[in-house]
Amino acid sequence: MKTPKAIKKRDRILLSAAEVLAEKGYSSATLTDIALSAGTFAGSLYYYYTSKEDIVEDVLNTGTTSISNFVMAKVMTLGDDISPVEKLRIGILEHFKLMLECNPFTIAYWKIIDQVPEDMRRKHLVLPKAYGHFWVRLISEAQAHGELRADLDANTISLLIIGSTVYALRWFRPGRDQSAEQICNTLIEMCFNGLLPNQGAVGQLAARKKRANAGPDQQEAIHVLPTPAPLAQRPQRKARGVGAR
Amino acid sequence: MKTPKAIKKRDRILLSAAEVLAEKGYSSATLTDIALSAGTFAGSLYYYYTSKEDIVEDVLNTGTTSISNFVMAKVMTLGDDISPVEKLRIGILEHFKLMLECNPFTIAYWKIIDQVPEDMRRKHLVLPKAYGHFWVRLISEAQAHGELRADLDANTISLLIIGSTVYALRWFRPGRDQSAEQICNTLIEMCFNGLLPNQGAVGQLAARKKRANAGPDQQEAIHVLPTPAPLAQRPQRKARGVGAR
DNA sequence: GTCTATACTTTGATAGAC
DNA sequence: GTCTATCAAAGTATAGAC
Repeated sequence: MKTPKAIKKRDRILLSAAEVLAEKGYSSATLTDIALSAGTFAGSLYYYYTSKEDIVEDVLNTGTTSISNFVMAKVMTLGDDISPVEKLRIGILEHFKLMLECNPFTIAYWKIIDQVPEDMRRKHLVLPKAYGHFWVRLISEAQAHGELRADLDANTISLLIIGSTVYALRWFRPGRDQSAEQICNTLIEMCFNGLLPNQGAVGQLAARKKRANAGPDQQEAIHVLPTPAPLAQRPQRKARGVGAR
Repeated sequence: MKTPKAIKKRDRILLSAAEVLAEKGYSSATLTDIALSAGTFAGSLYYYYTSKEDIVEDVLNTGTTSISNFVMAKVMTLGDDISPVEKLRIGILEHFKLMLECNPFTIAYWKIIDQVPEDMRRKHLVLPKAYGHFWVRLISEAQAHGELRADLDANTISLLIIGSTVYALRWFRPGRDQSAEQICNTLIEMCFNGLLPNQGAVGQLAARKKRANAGPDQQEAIHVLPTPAPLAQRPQRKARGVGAR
C-alpha cells in the first residue's frame, strides 16, 4: 500500500473523487461513480480507503490547503516595503485567481463543505478559521495604518469579499465570461475605490470604456448557475470488459 | 384535497420540507424526515404530493419568488424622482435584508439549487434569470446616467454583489454577528464608496453630486474568446458506460 | 492488488386497511 | 385522509476468488 504504484492509484482515486464530488455533491456522489471515474470498481476502493467518509475527508483536506496555504505564504513573504493595503490587494488578487482556476479540489471543497456531516465539517474548520483570521488581520492592519476606512467592521468585510469569490465558482465559465483577470480587477476596484464615479486612481480609465451596448455573446446574468463549474477535462478511458451485471 | 383542511396540511408539509431541505440538503433530506417534521408519515405525503421531486419543486418555487418578486416590485414602484443609483442602493438594501431574514424557503433555495437534478434546476431558472437581468439593468442605467463608473462590467458587478449576499446565508447568525442592518450598510458602503479612506459615508453625498459631466463613454471592443469550454455534454455517468482503462 | 458476489441498510414509492 | 406493510432500487461495505 505504500508502494509507488499504490500511491499513484490512490491519487487517481482521490482526483476522481474530487471531480465527482464537485459535480454531484456529497450525498449524490456514489462510490460507484468515483470508482468508475477512476477506472476501477466500488469494492476496490476499500483497498485504499476505509470508507466513503475517509475518501471525502481526503478531498476536503486537499481542498482546504490548496488555496489558503498558498495565499498566506505569498502575502507573508512580502517585504515591509509593501504597505498593508497593498498586501491586502495582492492577497485578494491571488485568492481570487486561484479560486477561478477551477481546481477540482477547490470546487469540491466549496460545494460539499456545507453538505457533509457536522462532525466531519468541524474537523476541517481549523485551517479555514486560520484563513479567516488571516484576512481579518490584513484588513485590520490596513485600517490601523489609516490606509482603509476604520468605520466598517473588518470581519464583515472579509466575509463579504470572500463570499463574492465563493459564489463565483458557481457562475464563472472560463472562455464565456470575462477573463479571471478582468473579474479580479472588477472586484478589487469595487472594493477599494467603489463604484461611484471619480473615485480611485483608476477612475480615469473609465474614459475609454463600455456602456450599455451589449457586445456579441454578452453574458446574461444568471444568479443561479445551471451547472457546477466545469471540471477539468476527464481523461477519456477506453472500455474494459465491464460486466454489465 | 382542495378542502381548507387539506390545503393547510399541505402547507405544513411544504414548510417542513423547506426546513429539512435547508438543514440537510437535497439528497440527505428524506421523506421520513419531512413527514415526521410535519407530524405525519412518509407514506402519507403521497396524498398531497406525487413524489419527492414534486415537493422539492414546490419549495423551490416558493423560494424563488420570495425575494426577487418583492425586491423588483419595490424598486419598480419608485418614482422618477429617485435617481438610478439610489434605486440600486435601495434594491441592494432590500435584497440583502430579505436574505438575512432567515426564511426557510430562502435558505433552502440557495442551499439546494445547485444540488437538484439538472432538469429540475432548469425549470427554476426563469425567474432567477429575470432577476439577474433586473440587477444588470439597474446597474447599467446608473452607469449610463454617469452615476456609476462605466469601466466595470455591470454583469460582473451584479454577480459579485449577489454572491456576497448568498454567502452571508452561510455565516450570518442573528444576534451573534453584527445586525443585518449593519452588514447591509457595510456592503453598500464598500460597493459604492469603497474601502479606501476619504470616501466614507460623509463624503457619499458629496461624491454623488459631482457626476455632472460624465458623458457616455466609448465602447471598447469586447474580446470574445474562441469558444466556451465544452462542459456541454455532461457525462451523466451510467453505471456501466465507458468505464475503465 | 484487483475484481466478483453478496450481505445489509436506507429510501422512494405503492397498496390497502381503517 | 391517514397510517401500516411492503416492494424495488440504490448504496455502503465485506468476503473471498484469482
